[in-house]
Amino acid sequence: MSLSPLHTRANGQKTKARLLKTTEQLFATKGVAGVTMRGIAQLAKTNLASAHYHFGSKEGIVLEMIKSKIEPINAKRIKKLADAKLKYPNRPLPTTEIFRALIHPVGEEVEKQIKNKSGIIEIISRSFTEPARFLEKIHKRFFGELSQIFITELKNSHPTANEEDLYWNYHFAVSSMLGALALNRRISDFSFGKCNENAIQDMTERLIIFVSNGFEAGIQNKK
Amino acid sequence: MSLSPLHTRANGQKTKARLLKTTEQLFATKGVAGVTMRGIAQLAKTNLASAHYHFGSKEGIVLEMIKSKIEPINAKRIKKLADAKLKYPNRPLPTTEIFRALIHPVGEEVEKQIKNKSGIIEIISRSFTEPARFLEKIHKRFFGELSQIFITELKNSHPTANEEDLYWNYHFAVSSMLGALALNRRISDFSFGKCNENAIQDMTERLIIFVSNGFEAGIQNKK
DNA sequence: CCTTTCTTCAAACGATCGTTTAAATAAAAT
DNA sequence: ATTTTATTTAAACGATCGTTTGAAGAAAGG
Repeated sequence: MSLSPLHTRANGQKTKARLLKTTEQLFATKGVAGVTMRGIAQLAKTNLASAHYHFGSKEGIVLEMIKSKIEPINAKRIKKLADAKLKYPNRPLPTTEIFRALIHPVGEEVEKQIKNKSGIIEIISRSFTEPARFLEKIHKRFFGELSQIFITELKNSHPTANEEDLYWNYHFAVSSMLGALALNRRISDFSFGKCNENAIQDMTERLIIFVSNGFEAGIQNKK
Repeated sequence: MSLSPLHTRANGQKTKARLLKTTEQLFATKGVAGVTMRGIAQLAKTNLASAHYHFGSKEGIVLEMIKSKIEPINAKRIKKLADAKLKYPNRPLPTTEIFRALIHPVGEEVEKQIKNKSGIIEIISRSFTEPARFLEKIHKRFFGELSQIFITELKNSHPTANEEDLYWNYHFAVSSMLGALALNRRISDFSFGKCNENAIQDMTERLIIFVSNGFEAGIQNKK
């Protein structure tokens, strides 16, 4: 009778953490199709049934892994947005500041984990193009509320903007961010090595400029 | 002895076409994981082994399906770029015209097939985030040459531009296009129905503006 | 006509998947 | 020390995958 163990044992939690880590690694390196319960367990040096014991199902372990990666990023985003509002009291935020709050925390996370075989980038972007039902739930659960917060902030900064313009261009901005991160590895292909795919910090700043200007150009025509 | 049958029989070609169509449908509606040889054959009302007979392998049928969808689009892109150059003799092309040539043909294709259960959008975007080896080949094969053509044109239009800026922002532009198309279905989620995901034509024009302005903002600082 | 070639078919092979079972082991509680 | 609970293990189940086989059917050439 242990649906919610009060006194969690040390060993169990350790392998649980190891399983989450290997799930992340497999998801990042092999893609959705490369994530198997056997692969997860083997990489974590534990048994197949042990993975089921801790997470109940494959969907369970993948959901928890994604949650563990996205929630800290979203927290940083909201914090960064609040900090920016302190810097501009009684004034609407510049578009750049809003998108910096949205994009910069992702870039930080990417840079931090680029040496680990992690790959939060691929995780997010893949989850956006994969139509599996449980991954669609992820978007509403983790990005629904966040989107409303940022859209509200964009409305404050562009009070006379046509609402439809605003939604469309927010859509473009988010898509740009995800697409750029997802395709990051490929930039050295067509730039013949002139651009370094590991310069995440540089890319983040460029992306913020790109997105902010694209956004503002799209909502120039107020109603 | 029939590696390349000279006199193709009528029936064989018909089922071959049917198999390509059902492959496309499955890829679009169920995603990469939803494409199975059995599913393809069943939807095409033919036998499982018949699919192998015509295409040799699952990789074979998927590759041929993607090729059949992408090549006509790329042809339209190059044609549209050439047409635009005729309109601006002895002058560099406006950025908007270049990206219109890149984006508009995709929008056309999407609009044409939005009632069919096709979904070239998902096919392209999914193939960009899926790390499977044979899909990576696709990119180099179908987009490598095209990218060089468009980058060259962008260089012509921005002769003093720093080359690194140019590559990065082209990368952003393509990513935006793919991301926006891939996530198209989700815009009605956070716009509360205020934006219609089927208004592809409207979206295409908005996307061209977004991308062109983002691009130009990113290469403002010449060398 | 018969023969040849192209096409479809039912059936099976081997591999791998997520999940479950039941027994063994380790840690905590009493 | 003994019971209880938490964790790990080996083994199997049923389902589905891509691919192959060998024979039957259909269209063309002789």
